[in-house]
Amino acid sequence: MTKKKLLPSKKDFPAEWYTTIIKLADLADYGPSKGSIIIKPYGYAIWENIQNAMNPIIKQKGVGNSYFPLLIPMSLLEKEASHIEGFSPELAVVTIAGNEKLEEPLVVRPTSETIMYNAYANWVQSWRDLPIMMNQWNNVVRWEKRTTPFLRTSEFLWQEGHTAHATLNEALETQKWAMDMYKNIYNNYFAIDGCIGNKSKAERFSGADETMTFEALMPSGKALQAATSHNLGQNFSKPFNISFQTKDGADEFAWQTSWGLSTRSIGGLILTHGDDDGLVLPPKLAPIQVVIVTVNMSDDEMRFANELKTILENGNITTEIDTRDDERFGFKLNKWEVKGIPIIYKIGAREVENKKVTAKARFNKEEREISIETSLNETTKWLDDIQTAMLANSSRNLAENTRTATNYDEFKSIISTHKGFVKVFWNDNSEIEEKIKKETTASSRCMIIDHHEKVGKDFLTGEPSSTEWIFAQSY
RNA sequence: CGGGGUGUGGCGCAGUUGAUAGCGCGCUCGGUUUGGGACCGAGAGGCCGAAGGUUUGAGUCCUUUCACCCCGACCA
Repeated sequence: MTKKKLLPSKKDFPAEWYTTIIKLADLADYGPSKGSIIIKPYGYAIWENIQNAMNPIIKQKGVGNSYFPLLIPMSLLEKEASHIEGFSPELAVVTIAGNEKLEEPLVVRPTSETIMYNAYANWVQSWRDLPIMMNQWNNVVRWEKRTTPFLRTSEFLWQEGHTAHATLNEALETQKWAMDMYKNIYNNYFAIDGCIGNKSKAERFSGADETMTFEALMPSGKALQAATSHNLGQNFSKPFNISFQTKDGADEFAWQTSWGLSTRSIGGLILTHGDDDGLVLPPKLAPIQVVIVTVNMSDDEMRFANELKTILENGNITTEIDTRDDERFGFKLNKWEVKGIPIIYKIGAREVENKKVTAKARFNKEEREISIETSLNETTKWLDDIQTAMLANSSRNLAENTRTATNYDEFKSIISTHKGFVKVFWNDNSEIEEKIKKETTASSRCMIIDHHEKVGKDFLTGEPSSTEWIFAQSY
């Protein structure tokens, strides 16, 4: 009996592959309205693992989880000019409620800066009231013209952190802290490598002085903006009047940051690690880390399986036994493979006799024989190794697909042949960026912040430039 | 918003020049099976996206409309 092909090829039919994998792995389904998805328990469990990874870090920093209203009076949203300008094309607005036309329309939050800062203004009088640091895990709505499950949906889940500080330095430190957290989460949980840097003027968040971003490179060669952290300066604190008296008795406006990571990250996870056999989950985000699949469901096998499950669970490995006896062995294996389970244990008469299991890693298909005595240590180590290897894989993809261009011709040639990241010296200029985008469909992703004071020439104008940028096509 | 596509059992689809709505998968029941998506038998389930029109007769033709998907443009 041969293995049945369940998915379209990732390489040849990326769009079909992506949507099929989401359904087959039981992550999500389409909702009834445009661009909406239903996140099913298996998909939501991944989101919960992300939350579980981030919450301790957020709380450790002194940022408290909170909840602000879903509906924002239009007038609040209009207080910061560039903010409303940026978001107005994609707002969903409530104009009728309780059968009556509302005097003032209510906007379904596209992000919560305005409603939160309106409240912050009431809570801040003295420098002693600062910093204010709050986060919310919530949903936001942005009416995008073109949607894809997880990557860009009309409604999505995220966390949005919002802080107000007495000094710019403190705000900058917080902005950086948030980005470090995102990098840590992406590297160590998602096993996704990427590039950290600042956004160009054109790509910056509406209302921010500076936007820092984590840009991941997907196997297709397209970039995914994976998380952002904004330095809002005093752009919101002034119109919202978040002001306080300093120690010296002077009046000052607060310095602010906001930062977010959304369910888009799950889309990035699928794209980065998935293959033609289905989803591949890094152990640290996998809702189930080991599945024990038995061949015959005999009493001996069941006893052995339960024994193993207990051992693994006592070692904090999330384990499940597939107890269905109405499905055949091969069917069950495929079912779990498509769901991306990091390690599958197989138990049949042979294994019972030898007190060993045959185990297979989803990520690289490696098979091992594991004896029951050492199963906990071996599995723990193996899961760690898989996690590490998956990140290494992502890093290799990033390194291999980051190329340098010194002039526009080279740039265009790379974008049209290899895609991926293109590193160039460039002086940020929105008009030029617009032109590049028109001609190549690539845009700036970020300005590399940890480059070593190199000086080069702007790849378009030839003028001196000390700033290095990553350009790419993006999702 | 532009281009393309699709709406027919839960899912995937077929349905010819208009004439009693079909197939595969899945599902239910029974049985045989079980080391990489098994098989046999018997069943259940759809007024064909919606509205209007033409016709003796419409899944099929005409008009209108709605929704979703894909590709662009747009987009923290």
